[in-house]
Amino acid sequence: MAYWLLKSEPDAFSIADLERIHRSLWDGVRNYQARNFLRSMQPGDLAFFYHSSTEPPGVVGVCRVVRTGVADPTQFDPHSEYHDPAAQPEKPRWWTVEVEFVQRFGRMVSLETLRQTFTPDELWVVRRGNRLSVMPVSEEAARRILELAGEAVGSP
DNA sequence: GCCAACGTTGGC
DNA sequence: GCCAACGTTGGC
Repeated sequence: MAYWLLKSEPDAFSIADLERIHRSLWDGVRNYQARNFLRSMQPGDLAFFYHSSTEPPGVVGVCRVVRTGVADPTQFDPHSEYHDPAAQPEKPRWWTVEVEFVQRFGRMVSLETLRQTFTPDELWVVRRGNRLSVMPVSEEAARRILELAGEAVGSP
C-alpha cells in the first residue's frame, strides 16, 4: 500500500466536505506530474488531506483511494472551470481517482510542524517553491505524520 | 496583496 | 528547439 498527499483549498473542498459526502472524485487536477501520480494510485492507498492557501496550511486528515483510472469528467464539461477543449471522450487527457473519508485529525499537522520534522527530501510538501498538488509520501514519513497527529490508522 | 517558483504558451 | 512572456500556485 502506498501513501500520498492531496492538496485542496478548503474554501473549494475541505476535509469537512469529504466527511459529509463520504466519497468524492478528486477532479480538476491539471498538471501532468500530478496526473501521473493519480494514475499510479491503487485502490486501498491512503492519502493525507492537506489544506492549502489557508492559515495555517497543513495536513488535516486521511482519506482512502477507492477507485482508480477514472477519466476526469470535468474535462469534457464546457461549463466547468476545468473544461479542456482539447480532451476527447475517446481519448481523455486527465485522469483521477475516487477517495473516501477515513478520518479527520483531532489537531492538524501544520506546514510549520512538517518543516520542523522533515527535510525537503523526506517530504515533498516542504520543498521550497513546491506547487505540486498530488505527491507521494514515504511509509516512514506517513508513520511520523500519523504520530504527529496523535492518531493511528489501520495499525493492529 | 505580494512575490518566488515554475509550468505553459507561442513566436521565431 | 529555444526562450521570453505570461499565468498560476500557494506561502507569507
